[in-house]
Amino acid sequence: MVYTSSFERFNIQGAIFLSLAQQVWCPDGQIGKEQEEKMQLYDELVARGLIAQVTDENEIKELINNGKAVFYIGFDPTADSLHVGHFMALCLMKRLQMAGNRPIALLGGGTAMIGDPSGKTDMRKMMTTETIQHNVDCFQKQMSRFIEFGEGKAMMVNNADWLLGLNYMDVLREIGPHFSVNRMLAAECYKQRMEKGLTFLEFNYMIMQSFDFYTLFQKYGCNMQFGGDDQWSNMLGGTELIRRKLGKDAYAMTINLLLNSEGKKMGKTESGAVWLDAEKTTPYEFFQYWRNVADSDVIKCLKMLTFLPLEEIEAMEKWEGSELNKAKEILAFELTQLVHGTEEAQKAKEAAAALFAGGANSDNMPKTVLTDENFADGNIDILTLLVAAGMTASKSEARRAVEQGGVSVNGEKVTDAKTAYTKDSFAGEFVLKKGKKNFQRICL
RNA sequence: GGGUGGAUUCCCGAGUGGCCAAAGGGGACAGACUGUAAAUCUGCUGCUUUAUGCUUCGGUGGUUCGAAUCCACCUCCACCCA
Repeated sequence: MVYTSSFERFNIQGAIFLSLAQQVWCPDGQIGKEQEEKMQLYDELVARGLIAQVTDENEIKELINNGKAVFYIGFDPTADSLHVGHFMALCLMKRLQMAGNRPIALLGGGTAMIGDPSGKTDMRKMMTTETIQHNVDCFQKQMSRFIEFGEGKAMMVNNADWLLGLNYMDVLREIGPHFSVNRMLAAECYKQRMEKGLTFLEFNYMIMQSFDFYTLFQKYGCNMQFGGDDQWSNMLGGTELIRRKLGKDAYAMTINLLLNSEGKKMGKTESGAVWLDAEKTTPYEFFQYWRNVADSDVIKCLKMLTFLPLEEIEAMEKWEGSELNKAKEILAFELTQLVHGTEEAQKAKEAAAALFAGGANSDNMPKTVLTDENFADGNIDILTLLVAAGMTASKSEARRAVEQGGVSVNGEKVTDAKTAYTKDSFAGEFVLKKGKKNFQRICL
């Protein structure tokens, strides 16, 4: 079986999967020949810079290239929306599924009760069962827009189903002997915690994750686990447990974390993660996040996150200087399209064009509607306005922005913090700008 | 269980009775330069009705004209011993 994914587009929002026939780029109509030469899945993953570590390269290559893998990826419901990291995992899932492999999405309703200490400096706040359940529901909803679940397709399971009912003594006797504390402590993922302190609760996370793999292996013949590179130790725990308990081989493969050129995790902003939920991160914000990535990160992001053909991306690699801006726009559009659908992506793009290039259509820019309550004594001052529009967290902050010349209304700089506006000052609406990139359309 | 050292603003980290809204650095934000990039430089960084104003230094109570700083108790953390 040959993998031809690159040309396919899919869309989470409407779960519209365009058919291959419509999308395959086919020079001179030589479709058969093209397929012969098409890159195999594993090699494409390597070329995209996705693969970080594997347990057995040859075996894994053989399995996934030929659609023989039943693999799982775990998602701990630590928030009420998926984020970019999850998105990468889902894309991987998608790529593998398209090559005929069977995906299992594992929701960590059980493991979230513990909290994964891997690579973290501090212990996570313990989540209540209600929160976890709520998050599981949210994850489920978002995922099913993205991956096709059902008979013969992808499967979704929740490890709460088998972890919550475990008997402590049974677990200890059954799998306890197969884990060496010495070795666990030496694991890379605990390193940071060895300095700051690691609780027994979190120490058990690896064991639970290993137990998941062991369970899925037996229940569904799941022979492979994928995950972020920070999961490597945890995943090895599973393959080892399977070998020791069952004498069988299972495999693990990690994908590189999406790091920027400074080595920091991407997909984070000062106010938190970049969410896939439109309620938490609007399509416009989502678009802007990618539109603003550093030059040095664009190509990497295109390779790792989009489904654009590698040849196309490689062509962009030659772009220099401000030309790279085009690549950023493509990246932003592609990703917004994948996550929020073509229509939203188009809107976000238009809004950005209107704001930055002074284009026409401002309909799609983020807006704030003012009500009578905002007009005490018939007018509203600039500081209150900035806060009401959510552009500054406090009036003090707003004052600073004005004093430093960072605020403008309809293109005119506001210099006096005491400036106030009445309802009639504007014809229904105006554009408020703070700094270089923050715009709000203010409607009355 | 015993001992030692800790907990300061977004983060790291100074501060050991009034000069403390609290040094310095990082980050964030704003300005200049630019390409909605990076680097650099500048400003700024608790809140508000800008004032001899208000709220902050793990928590509670106390000493004092006055406490981040002193005392008591509590909570949490690290290290050493068991």
